[in-house]
Amino acid sequence: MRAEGTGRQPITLKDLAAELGIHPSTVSRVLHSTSEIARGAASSATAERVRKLARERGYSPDPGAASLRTRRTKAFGVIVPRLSDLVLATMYEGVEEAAAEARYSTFVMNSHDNPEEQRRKAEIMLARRVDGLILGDIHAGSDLVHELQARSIPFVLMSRRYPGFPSSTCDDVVGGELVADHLWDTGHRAVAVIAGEPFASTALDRTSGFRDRWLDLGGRISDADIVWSRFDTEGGREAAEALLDRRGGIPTAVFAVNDFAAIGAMGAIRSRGLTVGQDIAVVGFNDTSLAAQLPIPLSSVRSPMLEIGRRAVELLRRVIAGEQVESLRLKPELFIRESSAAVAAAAARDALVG
Amino acid sequence: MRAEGTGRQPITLKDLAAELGIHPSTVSRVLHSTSEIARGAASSATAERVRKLARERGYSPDPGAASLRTRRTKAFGVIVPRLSDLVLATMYEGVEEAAAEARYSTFVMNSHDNPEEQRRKAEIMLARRVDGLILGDIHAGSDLVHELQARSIPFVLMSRRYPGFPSSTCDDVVGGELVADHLWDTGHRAVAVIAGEPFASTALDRTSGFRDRWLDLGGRISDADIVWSRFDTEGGREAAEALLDRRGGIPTAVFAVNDFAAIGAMGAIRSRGLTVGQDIAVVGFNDTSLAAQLPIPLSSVRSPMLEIGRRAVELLRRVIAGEQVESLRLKPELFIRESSAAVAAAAARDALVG
DNA sequence: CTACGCTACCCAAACGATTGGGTAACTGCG
DNA sequence: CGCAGTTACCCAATCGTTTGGGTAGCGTAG
Repeated sequence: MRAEGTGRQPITLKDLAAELGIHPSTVSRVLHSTSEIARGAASSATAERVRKLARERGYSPDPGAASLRTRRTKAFGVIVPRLSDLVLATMYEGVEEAAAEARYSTFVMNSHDNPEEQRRKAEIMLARRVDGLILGDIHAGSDLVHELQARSIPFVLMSRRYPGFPSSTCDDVVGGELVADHLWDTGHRAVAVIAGEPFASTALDRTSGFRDRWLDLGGRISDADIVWSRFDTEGGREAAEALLDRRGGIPTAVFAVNDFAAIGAMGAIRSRGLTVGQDIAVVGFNDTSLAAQLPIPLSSVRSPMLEIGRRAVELLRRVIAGEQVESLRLKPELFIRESSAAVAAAAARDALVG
Repeated sequence: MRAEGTGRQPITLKDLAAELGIHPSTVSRVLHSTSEIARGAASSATAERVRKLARERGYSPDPGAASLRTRRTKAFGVIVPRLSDLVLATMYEGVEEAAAEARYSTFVMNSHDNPEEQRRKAEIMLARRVDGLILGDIHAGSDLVHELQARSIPFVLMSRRYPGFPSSTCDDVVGGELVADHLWDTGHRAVAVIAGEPFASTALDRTSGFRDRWLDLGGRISDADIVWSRFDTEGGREAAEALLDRRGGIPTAVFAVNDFAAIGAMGAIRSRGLTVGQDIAVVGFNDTSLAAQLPIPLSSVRSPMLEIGRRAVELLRRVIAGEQVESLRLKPELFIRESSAAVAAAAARDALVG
């Protein structure tokens, strides 16, 4: 007589079958049927007995065994630059929710926006035999997407887009346009952009959306008014310092393509003895929960981060199902707050426009 | 003749064995041996041939098949309140790094600090047959830990501790003490604490560390000076408003047990027309990357978040190996910045101490 | 009465890796 | 030369599920 031991191993199909005096295959059919496969697999009386016992014993199928047979793991791999970036973390929450609803699990890894690490992490995911990948860190011009396509690995992009591949993103061009309209309407004529990383479509689209609309409105903006930077607070601070130090006059408004960069910029502005919202307007992007709560509330373009994550899962599921899918660009919305609510100071406007 | 198709399936052990004209078991032994098991399994010439071919063909073992046999998945489950909390996201980065180094994968899920969801997510992880759990969201008095223990499931706690169970945390009591010493030394006598959620050991320990040290120093602090709140910016704002609205004088210094709550508090203070660092000192906790970059740089206690995550993995690995492990409490460090650098205004001090 | 079609099952072969237990062939020693 | 020991393998069972292919028993239409 073997001791039961403390480390009880999980119930198997065979255990259930033995206890019910029927064959494991019957149990299997009953259990995963959506009542279409079950029809014909067992009498409804048997089916009920099976389901009852499974519930009682807390049966849950071994995913390893199942995927060995079915060649599907019911798992996705998600790669993001870093989860400590609130934006990606929030998108991942959407991914997790939607994946769980569809009974998928997710592995997440950070690539730190490093192409080599991206590739390495993707390989780890594939070695885990994930059914598909969600890439939240794709770089403009990266060849990873082509490689994955060549290996016919199902994947979708999230947050950043790449022409020709399915993605779930914010309509960043529109986001940039919203900011241009707002700053123009409040009387600013000398503006600058803290543009983010030039390898990210988010940064590129927000910047070009802003720039193109600004020119359409009749504004002037030169290359020197656009400063590329990291997406974090420190990157924003450095970029703002560069803008404030330059010869030829400082801008009356700054559009930072990311809230954290905007916060860094606000710090730099204050260090110069200037007041955000009075002397210089600042607008951010993503409308993270922080923006509205800052000492000087930050105007920001709200992107539907959670929804972007959820949609990425939906897209990926359709790609896996073999469908041809279209990329999504979800509409952003501008929230105007104290950091940019005031009409541009006349003095600054006159000095810089004339 | 069957078309090869585009969706090539992965190479198996059997493929390699067939190509080399040897038995799959030999290939297996060669491949995972740490050269101790390999010794006796194959001649070094054969071993070399095997390794070479495996490399060429890009062989990677099917984890499902392996875990079916070995009863180990080489995967951990990680549960956090929310990854959009920078603190937990950073700890998770540490977890991911350390897990990857040990060839483990990780599933992460958000529990939103909801006990029911906690349990549900844990069950999902266990249904995935993870080798162990890292819980970053445990509540004081939760019975989940006891249940898991009763089911002899390997797990460790992270970020928050629970007496009697292994955990990897910051020494939050010491963190609170550091802040008490600092505020006392800078002349503050009327202080308040934005204490966070009362179910989190982090909040409890930081608060009691502060409070006890404050009393030891000869200070006075009553229950009304301690306001429980959510950990986010909005929670901090609300708590600060409550403190500023109360009758009987406002504090000259506020300790928020979390940087985000501190930022919210800074907002509330500014809304009242007061200046952080001049009229009221504010100190946060965790020293997130934001703190130093804020318009008014925030004093904060730095907790080694990445290291806490890494150590959690180490602990869990040892628990899985059957070792008896001790909880870790990593030392925090206080960084003093503009938000609390000034000596308390004499007027405020005199008015409130007398 | 026979053939056919259901119903409600059972059977067994996978899936890919691991591992305890062989066993031929060779070496070395007395 | 006989025997033990070693080397370098092979064999086969096993993990838990899934799934294509039976089949016994029964009802019923022709």
